[in-house]
Amino acid sequence: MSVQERKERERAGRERLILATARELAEQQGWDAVTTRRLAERIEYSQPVLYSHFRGKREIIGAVALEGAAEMAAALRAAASASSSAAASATDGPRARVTSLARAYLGFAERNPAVYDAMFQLDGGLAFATEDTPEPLKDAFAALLERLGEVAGDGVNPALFTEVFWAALHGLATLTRAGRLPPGDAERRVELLVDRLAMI
Amino acid sequence: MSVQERKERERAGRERLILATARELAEQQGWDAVTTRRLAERIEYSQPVLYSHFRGKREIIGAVALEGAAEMAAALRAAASASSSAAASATDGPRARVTSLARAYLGFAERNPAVYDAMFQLDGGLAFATEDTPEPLKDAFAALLERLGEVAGDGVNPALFTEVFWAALHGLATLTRAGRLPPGDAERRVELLVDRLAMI
DNA sequence: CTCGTATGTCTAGCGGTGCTAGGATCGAAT
DNA sequence: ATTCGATCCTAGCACCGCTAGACATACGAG
Repeated sequence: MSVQERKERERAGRERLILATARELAEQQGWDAVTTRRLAERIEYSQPVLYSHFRGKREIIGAVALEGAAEMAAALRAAASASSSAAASATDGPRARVTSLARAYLGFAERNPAVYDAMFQLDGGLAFATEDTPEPLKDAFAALLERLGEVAGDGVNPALFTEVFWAALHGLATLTRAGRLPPGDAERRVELLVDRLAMI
Repeated sequence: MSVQERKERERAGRERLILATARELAEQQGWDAVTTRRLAERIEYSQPVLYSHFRGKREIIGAVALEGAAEMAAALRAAASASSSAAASATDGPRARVTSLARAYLGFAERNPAVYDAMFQLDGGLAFATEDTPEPLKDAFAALLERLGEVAGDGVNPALFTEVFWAALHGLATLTRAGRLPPGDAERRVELLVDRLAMI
């Protein structure tokens, strides 16, 4: 029995190694550089080993995306609670919480571009907006919804409002990183977005 | 002289054929299906011919993107003027113009997903937000700016406002098409976006 | 302790990709 | 008619994702 357990531990460890290596390589040189050959070489195994853990490259991307979704959800919740636990939480109120939520979202995308790509730009074979959407993805959306629901405004479906707000953040994140928007005015764009969308 | 002119005409015609074929193939089966071999076969030439017109696949994508930018600019201007030339233009005013502008943008993205990808999702080697940005791209942004400037609100830089509005539209377009947003509520999201962002 | 077996890993290779070197061919100009 | 230059194609490079089948290793049974 103990032998089998040890093997399972080793196997799980190797799977974490694969994902961590893929992620690191993607962040360093982009997902195009994450080839099965390079990945195999870095983990010091041959290519077929990858296929005993994942069906293929797409599934590796999907696994990294799920990791990232969990981290993003945590980052969003941390940002929201941090801004409310600070000195004067009652006065700055929901306005400051939404702003720091938006900054946290864009900050995550900026600090983890490859992970963000895995989540939203690449095909990781994940289901979205359906009942069999993986839990971490639903939870990341829920983290947004928790803070944005209170500023949706009267008579506006909180989920619908969150979708629009999220889309705007996603647009800012992707266009900024692709060099489609002048990089200097990022902060002003965030403030404008929050001022207009959020009903304080 | 006439011989040379004929050859140049033939060459220009073949270049249009390449782009039209690439675009058609991309719209039918996605850009992944646009390989140099398939493209060459469809235009009934060998692969190297492609490289006498374009540096590589990236440049073909970029050329399609420029075509698309010109079309999008025209579509946006048409939508804006159509809504104002309709019956009661003075009463519905800028609000209706902005809504139809947004619908036109999202409609273009939905009807020409491959072209939209070439413009904003893929690497076509084009410069953005710099002085040497190709004219069609600047013009498409200008088409947005023309209509959105009047609803930016007091003291808000029209260009900055246009960037934010554009980012929101871009987010809606990409997330919707990737199945990341429930497809049914598209129209309600547009209305919410326009209601909140545009200062009527 | 030895021996089959079963698990795990690797080597080698498939069909595909973007891209290019070098030779053949064809048409224009002399 | 012949040369010469532009034009195009065949063939091939290195790389991609992925897989079949050989091999070795480590296990459990006797």
